[in-house]
Amino acid sequence: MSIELSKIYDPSNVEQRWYTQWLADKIFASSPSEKQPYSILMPPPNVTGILHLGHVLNHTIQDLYIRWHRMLGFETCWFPGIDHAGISTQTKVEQALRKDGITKHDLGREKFEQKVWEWKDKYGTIILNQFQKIGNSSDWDRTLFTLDKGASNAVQEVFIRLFDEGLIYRGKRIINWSPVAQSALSDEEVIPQTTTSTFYTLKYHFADGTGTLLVGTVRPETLYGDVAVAVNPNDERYKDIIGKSVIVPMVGVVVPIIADEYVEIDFGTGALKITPAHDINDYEIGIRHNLPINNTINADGTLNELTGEWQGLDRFVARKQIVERLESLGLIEKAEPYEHTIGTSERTGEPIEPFLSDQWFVSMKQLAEPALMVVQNGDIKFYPNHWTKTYEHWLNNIKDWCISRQLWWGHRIPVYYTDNGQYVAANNEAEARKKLQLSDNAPLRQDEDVLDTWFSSWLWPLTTMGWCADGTTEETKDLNYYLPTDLLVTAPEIIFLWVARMIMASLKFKGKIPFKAVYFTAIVRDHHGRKMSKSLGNSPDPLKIFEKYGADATRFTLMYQAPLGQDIRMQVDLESQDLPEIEFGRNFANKLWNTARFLMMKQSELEPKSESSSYSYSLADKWIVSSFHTTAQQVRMLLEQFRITDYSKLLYEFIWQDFCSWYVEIVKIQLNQAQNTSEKHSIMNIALEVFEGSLQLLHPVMPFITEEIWHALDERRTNEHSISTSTPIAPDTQQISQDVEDQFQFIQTIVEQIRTIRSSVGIAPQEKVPVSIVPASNDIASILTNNMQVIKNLAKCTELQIDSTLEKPSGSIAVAVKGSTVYVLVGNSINIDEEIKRQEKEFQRLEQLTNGIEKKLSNERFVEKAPKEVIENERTKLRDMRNSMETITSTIQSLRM
RNA sequence: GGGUGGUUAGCUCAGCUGGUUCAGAGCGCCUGCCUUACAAGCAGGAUGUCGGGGGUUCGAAUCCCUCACCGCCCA
Repeated sequence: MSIELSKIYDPSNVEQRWYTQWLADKIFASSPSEKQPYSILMPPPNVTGILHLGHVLNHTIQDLYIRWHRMLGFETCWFPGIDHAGISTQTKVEQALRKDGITKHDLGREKFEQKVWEWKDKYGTIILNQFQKIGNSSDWDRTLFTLDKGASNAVQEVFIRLFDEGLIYRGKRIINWSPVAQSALSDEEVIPQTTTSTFYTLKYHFADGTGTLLVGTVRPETLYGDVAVAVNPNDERYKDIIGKSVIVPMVGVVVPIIADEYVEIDFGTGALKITPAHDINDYEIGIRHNLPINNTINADGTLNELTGEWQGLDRFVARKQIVERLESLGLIEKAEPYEHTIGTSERTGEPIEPFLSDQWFVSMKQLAEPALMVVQNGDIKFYPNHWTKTYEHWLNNIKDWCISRQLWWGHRIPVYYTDNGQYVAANNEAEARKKLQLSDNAPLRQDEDVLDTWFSSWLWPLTTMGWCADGTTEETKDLNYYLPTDLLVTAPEIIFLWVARMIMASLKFKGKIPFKAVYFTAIVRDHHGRKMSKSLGNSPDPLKIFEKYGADATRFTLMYQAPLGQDIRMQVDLESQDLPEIEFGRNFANKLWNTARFLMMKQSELEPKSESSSYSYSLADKWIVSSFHTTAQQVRMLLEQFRITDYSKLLYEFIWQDFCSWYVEIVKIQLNQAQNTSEKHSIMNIALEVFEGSLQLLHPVMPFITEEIWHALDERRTNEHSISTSTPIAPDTQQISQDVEDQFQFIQTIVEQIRTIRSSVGIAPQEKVPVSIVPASNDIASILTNNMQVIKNLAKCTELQIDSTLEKPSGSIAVAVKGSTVYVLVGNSINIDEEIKRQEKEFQRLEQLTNGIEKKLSNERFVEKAPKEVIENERTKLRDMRNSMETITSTIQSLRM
């Protein structure tokens, strides 16, 4: 590797090159071995999906843990895959066909399905390629698609088993209907949205002509479905009219007035029109009162033949026209704006229609109980833990899961019907006939519907490891080895849709938990706190961000900003679709790059080592080693606790501050001071070892640049070696010394204080000045003497005198550091007034602090109750501060002279 | 309505089990520097009723209560 490297780190070539190399070296591949396993299931993205920042965040966390454990020597496997995303995909393909003027019905089911597969083959792998740009170290050979044969066999097997056990049943229910997709949706796929509608108060005349009852509604278009008007039995106003009849306005039909406790007395007029076919609550009231169910809306959201002249009109168009008609008939008492929440489709966005139809359901109670237990007893841990409550609440109030979808894209429901209405779940017609005890050629019809996509993803822990891939084999090497997986990283919004159901399925069919820990990620928001979305145009393309700043920089910045359980806000430049904050990570990458350049340059300047001599570590050497081992120790602890932000911060601080700003500068000094080549080698070895050790700690979050530098620093490691498979230096407590860290910190403070004085009096950076120090003790005198060169060079001193008998030199500014006094000779070109002001300000600051401490120490109860160390500490602080104040006083005096 | 997270510098956020000169970092801002890797850098600097109120404690940004506001989940 040439040392004439660019001053600026260019990630584009590096990232692509290493990713290709890693794939070639099969570094990500995993199979059961002697080693301890560590595995993560990748939440399968939609086959229709494209990469967004949420993925980058989520995948970086997963990759971080995967890479870290790989380095620690685990048999590490990250299971990737894609989800067929029934509704989204079908909708997309239908939209594409529509452009050519074709509907799916023109093609027929088989040809349409073929089209979707073609579409999948063309676009379905885009997102996986995009994932590779992040640096994902998943075992791509294992990529599973939820409609693959093996996964489909498992889905079918599960359906049949649950059916046979009676846990899957068919029923006529009011379900969430998407008129756009023309399919049922589960409760979890319906997103409540706040909308402002109009609340109409309509006039229902009594059938006996004795007056008018006012009834409120936001859906006048459902009038044709009215079968009753309900009031609360406790409502004094309406006591007498219960049992009477009213005429549905405009429609003219006569319906009874019934009493039901469901009706809220204070809401609207306290009278509720009942349309059992179009509202879940009305449906239940209808059942209670034995009312008929009149469905007036078609599957596509238009009104049906029961509505007469409105037939064929879209529900919202019809509403408008019906309101006009009612108005002209004088049947509207009043119309006022009304804010409420309506359900909308998660996938297609339009308002959901409560719709009465035959659907398939999973009975959830039995499945929920064990799933609740494993979280409550801590077998599965949630991070952050508070999601446990949400999880418990859902499971405790679980409702049956509607799993049938009126789509063509998905796993077809394996249920066969006879002409006379018998049905059974089976793998094929032959099996169905056998189960139903029918003759070999009895005609059967398979259910037209497909299963909810989540009905395949809830089996993800099993299907990724080959469970029932052939329809029968329940034991596989992978299942025995990897299950339960170690970590799941996912968005909290799918805690019910996916996480909870995976736990149920895994317990039900394998008797094991699917994962030991679940990390719920943050949401990436824009500067205004809005979720990033395509429609808002505030969601920059991560690939463009990678191109501009590098994937490493993006990963690092996100991790640095993503505390556990908190959302991330990112400044989005809408104009350029840019995330300027990623500069933070880019600058850090550049810092690493230049540090490497420097070390390589110094290394290459060294002559080969000839003589051997023993090098004794300087304070700075001991300090950086101690500090490194402290850091390494912290890294392990922080990652175990999922404190990823703290992990990133720690490394940023250690590398930039400790290593680059302090230690590298000292290395320069030490190299100049070295007696011989051997010593120089020793000095460089310490620096290189600490730097390489830091790269290892950093590799999980910044895989590319650390790999690049790792190789650049040491040519012995050729392509068959990767930092990914190197073992991180183990933290060694023997190397950690608080004493060393304290001593070095003292030296740092001395340097900083001299710099501050220099700067405050306007001494030019390159100008050197004489400095003298009166040490607080003999021990301190020797520490200072040993580090004389460090102080002289870093604080730019012409000479540095350490003398306990020294008087304040004239023309000097003094500062006290832990009892020692530092004098900086500043000459007479300084602005005395300003310096006095500065000193006075510092004096005041200390005065306030000392007042506080004195108050504390004179408080008997404090001295009585506080721990000894705390009291001792306060006393030391007070002594140091008083010392500083005295120094300031005398400095001010001498300045005034 | 129930649950849950938040409110710290102009902006984005750290501050873990109360006690280190604890009020911090990065960005932005001000001053000075092309100092033997890095101007995507170096050195120095300014900026805060830690959302309001009350309480516990020798001691509260940190624990408890309460109010306000912002957000998310569920009904």
